[in-house]
Amino acid sequence: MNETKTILVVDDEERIRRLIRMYLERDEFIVEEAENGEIALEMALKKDYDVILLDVMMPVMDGLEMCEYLREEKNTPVIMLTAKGEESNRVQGFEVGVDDYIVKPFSPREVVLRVKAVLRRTHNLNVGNNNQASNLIVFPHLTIDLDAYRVTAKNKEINLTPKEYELLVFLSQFPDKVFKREDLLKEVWEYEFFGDLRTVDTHVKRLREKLTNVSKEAAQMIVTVWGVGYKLEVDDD
Amino acid sequence: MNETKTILVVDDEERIRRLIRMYLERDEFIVEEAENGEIALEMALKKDYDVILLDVMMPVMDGLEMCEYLREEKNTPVIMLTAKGEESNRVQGFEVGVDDYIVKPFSPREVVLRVKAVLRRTHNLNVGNNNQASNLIVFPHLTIDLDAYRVTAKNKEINLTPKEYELLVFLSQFPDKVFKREDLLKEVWEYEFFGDLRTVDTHVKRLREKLTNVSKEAAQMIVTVWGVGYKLEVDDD
DNA sequence: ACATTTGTTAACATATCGTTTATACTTATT
DNA sequence: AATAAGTATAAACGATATGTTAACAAATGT
Repeated sequence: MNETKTILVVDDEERIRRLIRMYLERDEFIVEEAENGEIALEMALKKDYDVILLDVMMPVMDGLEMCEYLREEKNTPVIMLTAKGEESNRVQGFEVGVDDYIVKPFSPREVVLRVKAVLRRTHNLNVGNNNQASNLIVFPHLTIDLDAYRVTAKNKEINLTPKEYELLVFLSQFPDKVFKREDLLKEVWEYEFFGDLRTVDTHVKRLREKLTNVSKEAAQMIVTVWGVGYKLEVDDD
Repeated sequence: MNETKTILVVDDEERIRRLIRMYLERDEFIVEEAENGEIALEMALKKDYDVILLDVMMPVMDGLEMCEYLREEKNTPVIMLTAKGEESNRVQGFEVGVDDYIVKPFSPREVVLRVKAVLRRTHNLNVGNNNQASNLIVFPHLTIDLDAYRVTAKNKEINLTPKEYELLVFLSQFPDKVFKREDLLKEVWEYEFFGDLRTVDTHVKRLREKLTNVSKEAAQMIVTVWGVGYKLEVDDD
């Protein structure tokens, strides 16, 4: 049921490839790399990847071109990495058969989520039945619907801002694990962002506030570990 | 499987280099030293180190500059040593391709942990999935969950302060080994700290107290070795 | 132009830390 | 058995470190 998926990451910057690989592998994806479209195309034709993460801007063969060639042979899902301001590529991208977009600089978490989302979509299609593999994270006092971007407690919806939501989802993915503020900034925020550590506090505070309004129990899941950071704790009562 | 790794330590202060070397060598790393960026660059181009520990502030060629030159040729992982308040360097550091940061004054333990973390990310990645070996230290009467920063005895959680926790974890990593108070101050506290030896006693006392409240057996693991120091003893009953 | 979200900052509250004090206990030595 | 040195416990203290909160400024999206 839970096979490991193989992702091909194509970007000319090795730093970016390593960054993406790091986060994908933590979620037990197998990652292969290519540094330009030409090499990537060769690899993608030889082997069936589950998803291809593809930078638009590359020296030898850019993402659009590569995707175009690829589509002549295969329907491997493609997620395009594009920099801000390159929005124009979006239109061309969809014409060429791109499945989703991620805008640089992205947050590492976002990549993983998008990859999973694309996998869900494609897999579900192939299987044919709309068996709605439930993309829910369910805790005793809190439910997160990843598809609907909806957080509920006591059957009431909790309106969170994007950052609040991402922070909560991230913590939820690793229950009980404590994250230092630095780590949270690295994971949830964009990879170029080096902001004040207190920023995390503020978002935690706002998140707790909104949760408290609906369910104190839910809010109490977010625990401060003094001198270290925060974690999402699941009660076993 | 467990090849020895070679680390290059670059800092203009010999004291710091020696300190870091000492702790790395205890974990069976091979350590080489350089006292400025120029020399380090030469060495790093000639030989493939597994990790480079690099001070930002140095006279001849600073860390950022060195890293920039290095990156033109190689992708050796770099951990940057920065003093407090030099946060601005972080941004530049990232652009230059730094893998991680350690803020001075660090505790020796931290350096070793970071080096291992970076090695895991880079080398081990090729091996495939890091199957999240659960980070537990388990003794007959005591369990430490390193991820959750949680200490339990008799299924009850024991709330420790950061120093108490670090002290316990440190002792736990070397069961039955006796540490002098001096050693404990050097290891668990920051390297700049030269405090009263009695401070250790106080922390041991507080730790024992909290452990006793939950489990006398757990508390009895921390044994005083008369005239020497403390150790964590594991019963084989 | 407006409302919302986000990041920073500073004031405030709280927890922890290192030290000191004092007294009682333990161990080693004679 | 007496003594000295090392240790345990407890309490108290100010100094630091850390966390929370609120208010503001900047960025963002509509």
